Amino acid sequence: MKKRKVTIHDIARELKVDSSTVSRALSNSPRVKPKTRELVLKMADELGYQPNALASNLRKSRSNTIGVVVPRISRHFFSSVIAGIDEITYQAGYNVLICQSLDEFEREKKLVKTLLSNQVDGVLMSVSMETSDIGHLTDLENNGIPLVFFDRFNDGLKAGRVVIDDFKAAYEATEHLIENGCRSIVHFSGPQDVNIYKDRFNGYVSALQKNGLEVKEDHILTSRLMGDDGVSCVDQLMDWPVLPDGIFSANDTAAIGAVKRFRELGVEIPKDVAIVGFSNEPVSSVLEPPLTTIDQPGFEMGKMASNMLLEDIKNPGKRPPAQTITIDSKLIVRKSSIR
Amino acid sequence: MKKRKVTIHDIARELKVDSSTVSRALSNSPRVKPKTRELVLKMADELGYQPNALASNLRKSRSNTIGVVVPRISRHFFSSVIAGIDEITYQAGYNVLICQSLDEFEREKKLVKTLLSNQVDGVLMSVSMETSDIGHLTDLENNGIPLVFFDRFNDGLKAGRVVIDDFKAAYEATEHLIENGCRSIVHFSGPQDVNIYKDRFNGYVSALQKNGLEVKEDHILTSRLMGDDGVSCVDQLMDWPVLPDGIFSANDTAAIGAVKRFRELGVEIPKDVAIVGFSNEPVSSVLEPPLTTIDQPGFEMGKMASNMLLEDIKNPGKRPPAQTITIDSKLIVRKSSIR
DNA sequence: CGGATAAATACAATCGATTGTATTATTTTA
DNA sequence: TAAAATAATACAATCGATTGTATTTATCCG
Repeated sequence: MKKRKVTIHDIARELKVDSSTVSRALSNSPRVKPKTRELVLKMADELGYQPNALASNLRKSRSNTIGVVVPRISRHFFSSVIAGIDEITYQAGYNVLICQSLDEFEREKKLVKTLLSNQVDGVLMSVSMETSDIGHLTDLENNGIPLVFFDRFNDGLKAGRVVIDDFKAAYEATEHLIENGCRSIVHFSGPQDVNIYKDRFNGYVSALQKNGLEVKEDHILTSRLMGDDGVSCVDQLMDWPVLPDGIFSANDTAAIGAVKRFRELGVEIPKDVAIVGFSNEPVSSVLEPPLTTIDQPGFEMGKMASNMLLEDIKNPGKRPPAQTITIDSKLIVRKSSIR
Repeated sequence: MKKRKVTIHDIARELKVDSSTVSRALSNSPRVKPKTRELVLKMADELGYQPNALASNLRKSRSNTIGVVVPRISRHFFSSVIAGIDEITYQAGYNVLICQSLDEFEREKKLVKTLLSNQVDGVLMSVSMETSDIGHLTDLENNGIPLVFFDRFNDGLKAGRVVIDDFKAAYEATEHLIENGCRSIVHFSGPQDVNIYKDRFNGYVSALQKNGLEVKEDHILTSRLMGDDGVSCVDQLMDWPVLPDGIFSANDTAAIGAVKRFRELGVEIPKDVAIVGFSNEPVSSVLEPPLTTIDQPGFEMGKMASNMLLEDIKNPGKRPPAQTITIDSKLIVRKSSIR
C-alpha cells in the first residue's frame, strides 16, 4: 500500500534522462525541448510524482512560507486578520504557519525561534501583551527576515506596521461619551507596554482634558481585558459610593463582560452607565443593548500587512525606511452609549 | 548587517572538529564527550547558530508539521477547534500549517496537494461543503500520511473521526420545538453531501415522524447556511400564507441571520416563530432573544482529533481500524424557543 | 559536406543536517 | 607494557531538488 516516494530520479531513470533535465522540465525551463517535457510530465503523472518541497526549499534557501504570530487565534479580530492574510498569501503561492502566543512572552519567543528555524520568508505579527524585551525580534532582523506588525507593535524596531490610529479612535470614543452627558468616565485599560493600550489610554486622557474634565487616577482600571476582567472591574465599581456614568473599555471583550455583569446587577445601560468598547467584535452588535465600539477592519489589515510583507520579501535588503500604514477606523454608535 | 547563515559546519571549522560531531553534540548524543558538547554549545551560542529545520527535516524525511484544513478560519467553531489543536500539537513540538478551503472543492484539492508536497506528518481536516470526490484524500492515504477528520467527514475513507452525534442532537433540537408547541417546523439544511447536514436532516425527519408530524418537502430549505441565506430563507417564508411556528437551522449563522431578519419584519420570536440553531457560536448567547442551540465543544474536539492524529503518526502503518470518537453535545435552551 | 552555431542534455556540486561505518585516541586488563 | 576493549571522533553517503558548467547532438550555411 505504501510505495516509496517517487522522486525526480525515478522519473529520470524511467525515461533514461538526467534528473536535472527532469527538474527543468517540471519547472518549465526553456532548456528542455517540448517533447521531452511532455514525456516527463506524463511519466510524473503515471508514477504519481509529488514534488518534495523540503528539498526544493532547502536548495533555494527559502521556504515559501510566512509565519504569523497572533495572541489568540480564536479572537475574532485576529481570525479575520488571518483570513485577510490568507487571501493575499494564498494567491501569491505562500504557505502560512500560524502560531498563537496566548499573550505569553516566553511562548512568543519560542515561536519566533521555531519560525526562524523553519526558514520562513517573512513574519507577520501582533505582539503579546507581555512583550517588552525584543531580542527575539532583532534576531529576525539580523537574519534578514522581513517583519511586519499589525495592530500591536513595538517601537524600537524599524519594521513595517499596519495599524489604526488608536489615539484618535480612543479620543473620539471618549468624546462621544462626553457628548452624551458623561462626566465621570472610567477607562478599562490594558498593559501599557503594548502600544495600542498606551495610545488608547492617551486618547482617553486627552479627550477628558480638552473637555475640561479631571483625569482621576482611580478611574483607570488596568487588566488583561479578558471577559472576566470586565466582570471584576464592574464588581470593583459597585463598591464605589457613586457609580461612574461612562466607561470606555480598551477592548470589546472586557466591555461585553461588563455589560453582562451590569445587567445581572440590575444596572441599566446606557441610562445609569454608558459604555463604549473597542474592536467591533461580532458579538457587540447583537449584545443587549448593542455596544458602541470602534470598528477595526481586521480583514483589510491582514491584506495590507501581507502586501507590505510580500513587497519586503521581493526587495530584500533595500527595504525602505519602515512604513506605517494607518487604516481608518470609525466609531460605530449603538445604543449602549446614547442618552 | 546580514551575515551569512551560520551552519554546523561553521561551528565545526571554528572548533576543528567534524560537523558530524557538532550535529551529535547539538542533539545530545552520548557519542560526544561532555566537554566537547559544552564547547559546541558555547560556540553555537557565540556564532548565533540557528538550526535549519528544512535540512534536518529533509534528511529525516518528516517535517514536524501538521496540516489543518478548515472551511473558514474566522468561523468561531473552527477557530476554537484550531485553538484545541494548537494546545496539543504545540506541546508535542509540532508546527501547524493552517489552510482554509472556503468551502470550495478545487481549493481544498490544491491545499491537500501543497500539504503533501510539504511532507506534513499528518492532516486534520473538516471537509468543504462541496467535497464529494475524494481522490485528493486517498492520495494522502497512499502516501502513508495519517488523516483525522473532525466535525465534517466523508464516508468512503477509513480515517479517524472526531464528531458529535449530529443525528441525536438534531433529533433533540427538533423534539424540543415540538415540546414547545410547534407543529409546522421548517428546517434550514445544508448540502447533503456533507455528513453533518445529512445527519441533522435525518434527525429532524425522525423527530417529526416519531411525534406523528408530517414531513413536508417544502419545509426543507437547503442552502450554504451563511447569514445571508438565513435572511433569504426568511424572505421566502414571508410569502407563505401562514408562517411556520418553528425553525430548526442546521447552523447558528443562518439562524442568526433569520432572527435579525424576523426582527426587522416585526415577527416576534419565539411567540410567532420559535427558532433553534446549531453550534453555539458566541453570538448566539447575546442575541435578542438568546438563541437556543446545540453546543459543539470545538476546543475539545480539536484536542481529541490532535491526540488521535499524533497516535497515528507514532504508530505508522499499523493504524487500528479507523476510530470514531463521538463527543457529547448538548442542547442549550434559551429564550428563542420557549413558549 | 564540414565547420560553426545553437539546442538539448549530462555531469557534478550544492543546500545543511543526519547517520552508519571506519579510524584514531584512550582506557582497561592480563 | 602490549593486546584488547571501549570511547571519541572523522569520513562519507544521503535526503531530493536545483543550477552552473561541460558535453553531446542537431541545425545551419557557405
